Amino acid sequence: MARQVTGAARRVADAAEVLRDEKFNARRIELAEAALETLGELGFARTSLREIAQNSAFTHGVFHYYFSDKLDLICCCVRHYKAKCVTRYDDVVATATSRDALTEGFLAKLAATLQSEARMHRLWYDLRSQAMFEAAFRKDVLEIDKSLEAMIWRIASRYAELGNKRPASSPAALYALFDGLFQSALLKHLAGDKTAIAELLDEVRRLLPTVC
Amino acid sequence: MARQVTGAARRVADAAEVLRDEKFNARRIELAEAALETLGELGFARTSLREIAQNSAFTHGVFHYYFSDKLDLICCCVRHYKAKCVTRYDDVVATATSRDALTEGFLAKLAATLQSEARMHRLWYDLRSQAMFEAAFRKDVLEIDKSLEAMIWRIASRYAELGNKRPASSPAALYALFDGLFQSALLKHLAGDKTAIAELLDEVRRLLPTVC
DNA sequence: CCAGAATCTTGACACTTGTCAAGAACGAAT
DNA sequence: ATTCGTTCTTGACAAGTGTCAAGATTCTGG
Repeated sequence: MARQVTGAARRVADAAEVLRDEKFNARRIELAEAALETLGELGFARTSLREIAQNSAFTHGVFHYYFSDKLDLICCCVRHYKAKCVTRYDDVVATATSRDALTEGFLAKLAATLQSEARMHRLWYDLRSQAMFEAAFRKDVLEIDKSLEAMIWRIASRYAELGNKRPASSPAALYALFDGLFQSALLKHLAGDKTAIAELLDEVRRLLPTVC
Repeated sequence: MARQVTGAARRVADAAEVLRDEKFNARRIELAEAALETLGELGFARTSLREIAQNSAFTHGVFHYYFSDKLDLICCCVRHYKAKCVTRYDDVVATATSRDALTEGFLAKLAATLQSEARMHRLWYDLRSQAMFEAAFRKDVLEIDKSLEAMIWRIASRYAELGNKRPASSPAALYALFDGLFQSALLKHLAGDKTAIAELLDEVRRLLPTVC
């Protein structure tokens, strides 16, 4: 009987701990999301914990309660960012039933994300560059890069499939191409070039049929 | 006669000023070169003027004598970097007399630069990302990007010419492709991936005949 | 050789940074 | 209602930041 009681108590305690953990983790993500705001605004180099705290509903001490240090926080930000952006084009891929539909859906999303989420995207490029200096970022960054490559590959494969073809190049080359174009367009867009987005769309529209 | 004397004096004074200016500028470049060492090692975010000074033969005060502020220094670094890297493949393009020779020359230089100048390249990607946040960098960065695009285009054009063809895509797309591949390979290389360089070479070797 | 300008060194300044610890506020179980 | 563990606030700390100015040093023209 003693055993059963301890067993039951154990189970209750475990459940409580799981609950606490979930709450803890939810808070971490809340904080990471707040941090992403400021990071997207100022970039990695100019963002301090106090600045993050001031642009949020939290005080700077909380961040040290939930994260072991600044790198820990930013790693969490990066991981959280990943979940959001990797599925961006999945709808389009799933619903498009013709090459043209896929093209237009893809381009529309591309333009929209470049327009409205420029800050998050520049942060991604910033952090990817940081990973070249800071080893702590590398694992997560490389993983996200792989996911993005896969995302592009899904689009290209579907596009090829709709034309009864096969992609003409490797996943790595395709991702490099689109990522490079996007990065360049983003910089121009942020520099005030009003034609940057349109030029990106033109380029991609021209390119798609030649690579898939 | 008074006029002639003043005229002569003027000329001498002017010459002296030009000389001083040249000396001044030479020193600026020396300082920028020293700064590039530390920037390449630590990245933009973690590099301070004192750190730069400590890793060089200068004291931190000198930097403020030659540069109005930190951004001014780094802009000078960026501009100086440009001059060095834009001509990297010109020899190969000028001397190659067959597609194979151009391919092998290009790949060899590509591998060598990725291997031995990884720090400078990661700094370039870092600063290009910074330009997305810091307007002061944009003009120079966009200019360098254009130069690099032109550099790639010279290689591709020559490669196509040697096969009596014409490049199959736009300068922007070609640059995006190679830059994206290089950036990815650099990150993997810095992360300790021993196969990164070889994979880049394979990819480029496969790609060249299909795009030009 | 010497005066004045150019160059450089040094030390200080005001401020920001990440980190931490002491304790206040809060919530839940007894 | 009290107690205890969790969560959060506040203020402090040492270290590091860019900037500047006063003075030492070096260079240069007369």
